[in-house]
Amino acid sequence: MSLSKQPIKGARDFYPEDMRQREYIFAVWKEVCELFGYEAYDAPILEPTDLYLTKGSEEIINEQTYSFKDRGDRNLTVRTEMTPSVSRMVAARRQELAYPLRLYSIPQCWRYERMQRGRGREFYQLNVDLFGDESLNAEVEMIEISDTVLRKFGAKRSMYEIKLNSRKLIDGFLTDELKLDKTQADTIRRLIDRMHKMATPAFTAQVENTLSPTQRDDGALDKLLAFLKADSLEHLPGSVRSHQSVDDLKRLMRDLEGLNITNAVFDPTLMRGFDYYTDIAFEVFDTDPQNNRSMFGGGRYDGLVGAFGVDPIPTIGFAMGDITLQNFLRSHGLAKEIPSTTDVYLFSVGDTVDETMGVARELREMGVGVATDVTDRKPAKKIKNAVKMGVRYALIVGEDEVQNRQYTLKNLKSGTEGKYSTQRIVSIVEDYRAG
RNA sequence: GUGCCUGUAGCUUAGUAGGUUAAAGCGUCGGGUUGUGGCUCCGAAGAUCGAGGGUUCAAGUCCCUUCAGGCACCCCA
Repeated sequence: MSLSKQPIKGARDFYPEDMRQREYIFAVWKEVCELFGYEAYDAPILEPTDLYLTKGSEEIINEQTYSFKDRGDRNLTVRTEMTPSVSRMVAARRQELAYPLRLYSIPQCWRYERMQRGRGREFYQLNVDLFGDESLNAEVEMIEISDTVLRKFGAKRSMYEIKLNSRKLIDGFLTDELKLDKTQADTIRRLIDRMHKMATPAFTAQVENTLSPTQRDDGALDKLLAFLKADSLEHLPGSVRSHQSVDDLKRLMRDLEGLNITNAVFDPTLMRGFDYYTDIAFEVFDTDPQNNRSMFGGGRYDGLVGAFGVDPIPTIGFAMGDITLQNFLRSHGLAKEIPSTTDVYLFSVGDTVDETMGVARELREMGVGVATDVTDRKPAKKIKNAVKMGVRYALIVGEDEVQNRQYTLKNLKSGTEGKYSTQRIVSIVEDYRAG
C-alpha cells in the first residue's frame, strides 16, 4: 500500500500557480487595509478550547472544530475564526492600546465541515476589525473597505449587493412589538434565517407553532410577515419606523450613497449566524445567478472584548474568505493569470555552463530574479519550459554571447529578442516590472 | 451527522446484454529540426478501471463496504 498523494480531506495543496493566485489575493487585501490605516497582527493557530466556548454553542465545538488535548492535558482547538483571538489580544492590553484601533490579519482557519463547493475545511480569511469607535462612521468604514477590496479585484458594483440589517431592530420588534420571550425570539430568528429555503406555508406554520395563543390572537404572524416583507426602510410597518435602528440604517445608507456605494439595500431577513452581533450587520452577496450566494459579511459585536473581564469596547469587524472570493472572481471572469515571480529563465547553449552561472550571479546581484537551466536539453525545450512556468524573459548564453558579453534576451510574450549587456538587461526587467 | 448523484491514464472522455492483450483526444517525454516555444509529422511512456471484499467458469461492467468529490439538509462562528 503506497502513501496517499492527496492532501487531507477539505485541505488544499498550493502549487506555484495556486500560490501566485493566493499571494495576489493577499496582496490586494493587505494593500486596501493599509490604505485605510489598518495594521497587521497575528495570533497562535491554537487557542484554548474555552475561548470558543464563551459564545455558547457547544455542538459547534464538538462537531465542527479540530480539538484535542495536548501533552500537558490542555484542551486546545485549532482556530475556526480570528475574532475571539483578536478580542483576547485587545482585552489583554485594553489600557495601553491606542483607539480607535484598526487591525487586520489573514489567518488560516480550520473547520471540521462536510465538504461542499466553496466550503472546505481549511481556508484563509481576511479579518478587519475596528475597536473603540461606537459611531456610525465605523459602519461606513467597514463597508467602504469591503467595497474597495472588491473593486480592487476589478469587480463592478452591479456584481454584488450589500445587504444591511440591524439586530437591535429585529430584537426590538420581536420582543416589544410581538411580545416574544427570549426563547421564542431565538427560534423565530433562526426561522427567518432559513425562510428563503422554505415554502411559505411551511414557514408560517412553524412561526404559528412557536407563538402562544395570545400572541396568535394578537396577529403576531401577520405583523411579522409585514415586517419581513419590507424591501426598504420606508416600507417597514409604522410601529417600528421610529426605532432608533431605523434612523441609524437610514443614515448609514445615505452616507454610503454619498460614497457612490449604491448597491446597499435593507433586508430584514438578513440574520448572519448572529450569536455575537449586537447591532448593525451586513452581508455581501454575489449577484451572478450562477453563484448567487453570500460571500462574506460582518457587523458590530460590542460585547466580545468585555467577555474577558475588562470594560467593553465598541467593536465592528468583517471577515472575507479566500475560497468564496475566488469563486466570485471566477464567476465574473475577474480571475487573472499571475506571472511568475522569476524574471528571467537563463539557459546555456553549448558548453557555456560556467559563463551562464556567472551571468546569473551578476544579474542577481543587481536584483533580477534568475532561474538557470544548464541541462543538455535542446533550446526549444528550455524555452517551452520557461513559457510553462510563466516567466517573461528567456536569456540565452551561447558561445557568441560569451565572446561579446552581449546576451540574447527574448520576450516570451511578444517573441521579440535582442542582444544586450547585463546592465541593459537589468533595466529592461525593471521597466517591465514597473508596468 | 442525514439523504441523493458521481469516481476508467496527469486532464476530458469511449468502453457493446459481464467474455480473452481496457480505447481515444489533449497533455507529457523522445525524434524529424544537436541556437530558439505556442504550427506540423513520426514514435514512446503512462491505468493493478478510487480502494477492499463478494457473486460468477469469467467483472471496468452486478452486489456490499469504504474512501474521495458534487448537490440538498444541518450548520455557516
